Amino acid sequence: MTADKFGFQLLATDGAARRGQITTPHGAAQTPLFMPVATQATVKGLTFDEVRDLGAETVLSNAYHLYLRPGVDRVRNAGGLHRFMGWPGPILTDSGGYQAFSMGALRRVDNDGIAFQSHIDGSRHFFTPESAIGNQHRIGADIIMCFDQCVFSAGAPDGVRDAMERTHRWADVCYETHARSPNASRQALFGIVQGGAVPELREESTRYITAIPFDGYAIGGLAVGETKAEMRSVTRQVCAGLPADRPRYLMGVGSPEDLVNSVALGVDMFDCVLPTRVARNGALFTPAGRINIANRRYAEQDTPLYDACDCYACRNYSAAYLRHLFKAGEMLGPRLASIHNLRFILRLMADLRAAIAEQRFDAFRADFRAAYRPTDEQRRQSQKHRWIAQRGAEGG
RNA sequence: GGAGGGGUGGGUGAGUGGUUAAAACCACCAGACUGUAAAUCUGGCGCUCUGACGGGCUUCGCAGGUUCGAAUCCUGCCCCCUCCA
Repeated sequence: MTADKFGFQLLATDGAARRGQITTPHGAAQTPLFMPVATQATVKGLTFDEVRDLGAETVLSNAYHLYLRPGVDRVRNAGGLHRFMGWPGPILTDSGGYQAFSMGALRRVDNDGIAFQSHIDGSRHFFTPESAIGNQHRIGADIIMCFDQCVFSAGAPDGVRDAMERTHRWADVCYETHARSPNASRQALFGIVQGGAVPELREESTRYITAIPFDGYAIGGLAVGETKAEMRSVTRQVCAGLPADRPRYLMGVGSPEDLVNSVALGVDMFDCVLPTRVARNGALFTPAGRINIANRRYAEQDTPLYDACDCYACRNYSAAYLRHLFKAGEMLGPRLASIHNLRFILRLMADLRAAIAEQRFDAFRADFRAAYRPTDEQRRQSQKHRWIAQRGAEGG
């Protein structure tokens, strides 16, 4: 199902959770959806045939990284990003705004834009809202993002406000630049709400950004330093202020528990490096929580990591074999782990969609939360908090 | 038989009188990773007590010795390697 132009249809709701679909010139995708991340025009270690077979309908790439290498005109001359990397479905590109956060000392922000120093060859580059949109026009994704400034969400409120106000001014410029371009008929443009973990700023940002008629609205600046509780309360707050007839995209979020909790708040789209990055380092998702496959306890498990998993790795290999691949430093290990984790996430999204469509989302979420334990570290933290709370309650 | 070199914690291998429970790397054990500067990073890794800070004990082939103090110096023994016969 393709369309000349971007569109979003809301098909069903269950509480705040939404079941819908986006349509683009390169096909449709069912929401809530998860986009595997192909920063450098590749989901690390996988072919796009594999990515599609895992159940992905849309992928994300990054205009900043493609700008540095191979260059946006190289991509355009190759026939656009879809042809260049061999993914015929919908693509979303991030503008490079996140690199304002992630590139540390290699970047400097001012009111006109962001000065980057290439991590590849040290060369200097200046991104403005206009140039970021222009780059994304030439790359040719179906959905492009406003150039924003992402900051450490738990940082000083003044800095968070500055970044938010800059993001607002840039959003105006991005919208105007895009609206004037012939690309506006083929590419959708999403605005991004910022404001850190400060409710007043999120309120202000939601109002400002939704006043501009973007094709969709993103929540940026989360999962970058704030607590889980703050992340959820900001997501709830912003979702409440977003128009119901446009897709809502929570940028950079993708742990299983965050996906389930955010869908519950009304988010439609996600992307995240977590499933693939963590996979390359030997962490795998299971219905009971995240585990480290290199742990000694898997050395003699001659059965799949868990029996119910339908992924290629679990259907063909034992946990002991996966562990062996990681211990031996074999590249098949990260590959199979990436397949496993992406399949886990994409199946989870399909399950969430079905649960919403069948009006049993709350039950699904309750079951998930009862079984899934995020990480050892988080478990330890919550145990510690419980311990402290208990001691306090006993009047210590 | 002669000449020379060497034996250090699971491995490779620094260290030649105190600041050394002993560098570094590997292996091993565990943790982290959320719009990817990441197949990366962090912690642990003799035994033992402690929640932790910290403490106790035993370590550098073996046995003795010198010294306030030894992996480091001396003596004897055992073992390994290279070259020559």
